[in-house]
Amino acid sequence: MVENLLTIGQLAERAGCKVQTVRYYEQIGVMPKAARTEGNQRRYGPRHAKRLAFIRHGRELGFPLDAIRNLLGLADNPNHSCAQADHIARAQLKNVESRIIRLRALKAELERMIVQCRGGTIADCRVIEVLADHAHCLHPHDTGAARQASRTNGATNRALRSA
Amino acid sequence: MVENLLTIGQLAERAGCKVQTVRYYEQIGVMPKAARTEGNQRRYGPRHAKRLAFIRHGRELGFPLDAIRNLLGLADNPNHSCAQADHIARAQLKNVESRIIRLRALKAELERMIVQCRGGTIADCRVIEVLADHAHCLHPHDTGAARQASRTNGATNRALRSA
DNA sequence: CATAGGATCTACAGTCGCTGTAGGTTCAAG
DNA sequence: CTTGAACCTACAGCGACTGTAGATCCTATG
Repeated sequence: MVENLLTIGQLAERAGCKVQTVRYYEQIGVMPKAARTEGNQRRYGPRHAKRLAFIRHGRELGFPLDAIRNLLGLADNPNHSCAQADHIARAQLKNVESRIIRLRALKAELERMIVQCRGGTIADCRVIEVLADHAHCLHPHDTGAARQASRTNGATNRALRSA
Repeated sequence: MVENLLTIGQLAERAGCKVQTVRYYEQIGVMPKAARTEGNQRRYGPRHAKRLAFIRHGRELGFPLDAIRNLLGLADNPNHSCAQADHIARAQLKNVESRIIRLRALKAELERMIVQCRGGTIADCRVIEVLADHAHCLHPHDTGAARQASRTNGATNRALRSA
């Protein structure tokens, strides 16, 4: 190895991502074009490594690449106010909070499903039942019409081409 | 409207998803082919509505469509033991729990970032800094080599075709 | 110095779960 | 009868990668 430069494989390993991911980042422009050896292979210095760490860390925090692109843009001219960075982070925080709330509800429901599924047959398995049941639905949609329809269950398929 | 059958738009609205999503589900086979009117429009009965509710509810619980397909398969022959359904639900519970743990860590970090970003300039903005800093990284990757490389910052680009 | 095999290269297709678009047809109300 | 919303098919696009094929490069060993 020459001059302490990293190959793409070494860079990727350090950042905890795949080689293809690094190439992808270069392709979409969040990573700059790498320098090349005479044999056309990419070589990376510490600045690349830092930038990639920044990107990966942002991704791990759930920021979309677009937001990361913005943050990188902000970081590139450091005399700027950080109001925008703050704004991006706050938006992300809201996002994360709502995901947590939803996931907690999901967790409770899954636990209920599992507790109630005690090795019987599917016919009385709560896992299936809970999933099928509107009453447990997080989405506040209509229930009345579906039940109404299910009362008129017998005569449906007239005026139909095929069933 | 004839015979209490639902149009695709009505069905989608009831399930809280888009019309295209319903067509997509039909296409990939998690929803059965719908009956058609003479004018070739889809019509749905209560069984379809229930199945779609099942699917959407599963998706909201974070199940991938593949797992839902399995659950539907199980639900379709109810004499089966529910061990498999239980297994799927347990796997999903683990998944959800680990997502919650991760998200809580992210939330804490984002809050820290925001608190410390008090309208200064980017240069001392924690949002940027935290993202750039290896020490806050969730991924347990190497830090030594990158720092080592950054010490030899000056002489890098010999043996390179271009910078 | 030759060679083997691992790492890299480009280019492109595939993943998941939708979402959007274009260009046409059907349906129900006025 | 006309209008316009809702429907139809077919396909492209999204985000963020991941995988593949087939060629080339790099380096360690014989």
